[in-house]
Amino acid sequence: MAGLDVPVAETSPAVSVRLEVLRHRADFLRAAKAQRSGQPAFLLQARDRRDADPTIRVGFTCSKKVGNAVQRNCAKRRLREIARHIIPTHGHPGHDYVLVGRPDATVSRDLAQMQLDLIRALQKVRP
RNA sequence: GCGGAUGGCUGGAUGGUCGCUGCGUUGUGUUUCCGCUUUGCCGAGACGCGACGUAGAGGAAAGUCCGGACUCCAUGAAGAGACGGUGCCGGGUAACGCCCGGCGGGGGCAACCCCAGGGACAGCGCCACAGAGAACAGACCGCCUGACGCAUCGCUUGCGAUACGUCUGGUAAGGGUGAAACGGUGGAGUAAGAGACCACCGCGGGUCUGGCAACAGCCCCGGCACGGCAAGCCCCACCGGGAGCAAUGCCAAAUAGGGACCUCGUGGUGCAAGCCAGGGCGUCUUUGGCCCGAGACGGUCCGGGUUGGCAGCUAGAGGGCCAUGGGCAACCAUGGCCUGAGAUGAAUGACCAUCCAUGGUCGGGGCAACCCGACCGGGACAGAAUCCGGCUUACAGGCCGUCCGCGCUU
RNA sequence: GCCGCCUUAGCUCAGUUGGUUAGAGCACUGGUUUGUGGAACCAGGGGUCCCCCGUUCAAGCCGGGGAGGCGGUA
Repeated sequence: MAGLDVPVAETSPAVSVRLEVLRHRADFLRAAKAQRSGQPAFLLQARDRRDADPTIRVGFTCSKKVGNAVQRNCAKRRLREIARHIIPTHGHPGHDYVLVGRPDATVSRDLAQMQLDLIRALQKVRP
């Protein structure tokens, strides 16, 4: 962890955009129809809302394929953890992002690697 | 020491950095309302953003298999029926299909474990195949008596013995079939045999004794008659209205402003109220009640729309510990102290370090068990969803206690 | 979360009061026919009756527990 240079701490979001959590089913369905980028430990879906609000919204979801309730909860916590560090600095204002968990990998993959994965995924879905 | 039985507890620890949700206090922004010393202040509420404090998953939170609390719907009362469930006896409990104690049966050397364990004389039904015979059964091979025929042998020439065949009768000991064959073993008895008889065991019935009871024991009688299946129908006893917090109530938005039913053919008399008769209110009976012109109102259901928010929502048959008393125990009573998750795409965490338990490799010490050091791996099952009481299922390990058998020592 | 339903051959389904060998169609394999293929005809193989325990002489069927799948519900 110490050797990896993850650009998280130093770029504290001074002009931070606020982060909101997606809570409604319709938002998830809209995001699923937009851009996507698969990564080893998760799948990123991204959608430009095309409204004036610059708020970035993030949702997390895990199907039953991920595992039992403990594994699903754990996967969502890890996805929240990387999103909390990466999305405010690397995300695009006015977008909705959805992170989808994958079986085994979301729980077992190294967290620093997953943060790098997320940065790469965010660059891929850039419009 | 080894092997086993059983009861209970626990379910990694500490620290650091960054975060989540509820509650409390507080700061600040927007907005609404009230008052006015009237255009900005006080107070209250809602929403948003912070600060500080505090709390925050389980023994199974799981499966959803039982029992309740609670909410809504239905319901006049009593009885019967139907349907579903439970099933040795007694106790505990709010209740239970749960728990405790006892009884009976089975397993184990034992500690101990397992059992849906009422009724087969209330009735119906089933018992395949095999076998002679399978449910108040039956006689295949056998065994035995008698008659006749035939063969052989013996001789006292018309009898005896033996073998075979046919017929008549007796028998159920033995063989064989089956899951099961109408008591078992031994004796006595007989032509051969048989509970026909005797002893013991089993079975059935009865008196007495002990026990609240299930049941047990002694004695007497019967003399084998009375097979199994009720987790087949059933009988008996007891219990049970239905649905479930996504219940239910409210607000907002959106869609529709629709359809069906309650309201079905009542009659006589009377101006009417009413009375009489008839019918209806979805199992039946008794008894009571309500309704029976049309429309409206209202109610229920269907169809259509919304998948937002608030309440329900966490203090209750609460839980834990201790003491005293009652009880073999489950548990109960009294007193004291401590404790208290409420999320809703669903919080209670992520990462790192050290320690602890544990596995592997290497090195050193030691006769050995083992000890020390280094490195690597690595944390069981599993996540509250209205709340309790149980049951069942999953589970790395660790700790404490009680008991039994064997071995050793004394 | 709550409430229901289902599990039999590779697939879709039957299976009576528990009874002797668990069947049907499609699919598969081999053969006949044909110049070849299809179709047709003939023959054949293939089953942990989802799993475990129990009741019974005997379980796909009866009882209990578990696993997996499907549906409904604001």
